[in-house]
Amino acid sequence: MPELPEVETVVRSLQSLAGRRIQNIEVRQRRILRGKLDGAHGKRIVSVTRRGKFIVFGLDVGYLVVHLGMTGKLLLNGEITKHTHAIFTLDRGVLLYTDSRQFGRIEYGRDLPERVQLLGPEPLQITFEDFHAALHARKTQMKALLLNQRFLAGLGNIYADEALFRAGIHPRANASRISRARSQKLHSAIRQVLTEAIAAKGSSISDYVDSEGCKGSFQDEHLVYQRTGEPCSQCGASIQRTLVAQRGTHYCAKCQKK
DNA sequence: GACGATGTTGGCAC
DNA sequence: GGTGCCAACATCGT
Repeated sequence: MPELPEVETVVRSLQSLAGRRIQNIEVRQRRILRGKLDGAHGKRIVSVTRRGKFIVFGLDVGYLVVHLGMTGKLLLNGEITKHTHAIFTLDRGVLLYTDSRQFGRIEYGRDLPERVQLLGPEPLQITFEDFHAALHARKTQMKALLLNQRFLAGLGNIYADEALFRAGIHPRANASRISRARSQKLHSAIRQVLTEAIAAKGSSISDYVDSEGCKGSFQDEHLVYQRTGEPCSQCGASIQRTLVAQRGTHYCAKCQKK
C-alpha cells in the first residue's frame, strides 16, 4: 500500500491520538517487531509524524516507529482479524496493526532508529539545486535512483513511474546524464504528483485504506502505473511495461527518452 | 492446482 | 558504488 502520500494520509488520520496513553500492547505475531516494544508501555503519545515512508509516534520518552511494508495498516477501532498482529490499547480507544503479508515492522527506541536517520531528504522539501546536485552525482538508472530511500525518502513504485512520465524521462536513463532542464522538470513533477496524491488521500490499488478505513482516489489519476497497453494520455502510443531494478515499470516509449 | 504478479526492504555475491 | 538475485508473506488473476 504505502508510499509517501498514503503514509502521509494515514498520519493525518492518526492526529487525534496526540495526548493518548498506551496502556497495553498485545503482540500476536512477533515477526513484525524489531526488538522489543516494552519501552513504549505506559508512555503518552505526544505527536504523530511522517519521515519518508515511516510513521513516527513521538512519545513522552522515545519513539514508536512503524513501517507499513506492502500491506500494513494502522486502524482505529477496526475489526480484529487473523492478520491483526499488534493491538495497542489506549486510555481511550484501540489502535490495531494489521498486515497480511507481514513485511511491515514496528520498533521502539529512545532515539530515532538509524534506518530513519539514514533516509535521504524529503521530496517535498529538497530544493532544486540540492536535488540536481545529488542526481548528477549518481550513475545509476533513474528509476532505481528514485526508489533509493537514501536518495529521496518516500517515493515507491507508483510515484516513481508517475513522476518520470510527467517529466518525460526514460526509467533507464542514466542519472548523471540528465540535463539541468530535465532535472528541473523532474523536481517539479515529483512535487506535483505527490501533492496531488496527498490531496486525493493516496492511491488504493488493492486494499489500501487510512486509519479510519477510507480509500484514496489517486489511482484514478495514474497516467502510466498499471496502465500497460492503454493509450498514453500525451501521445496515444501504448503504455509499456518492463522490469527496471527488478520492479515492474510502466512508461511511454515515445514520450520518455533516455 | 500452478504460476506470476503485487505497494517494500535487506542481505549477499560479484 | 552499483547491479542482480533472492528472501520474507498472503492474495489475486490467468
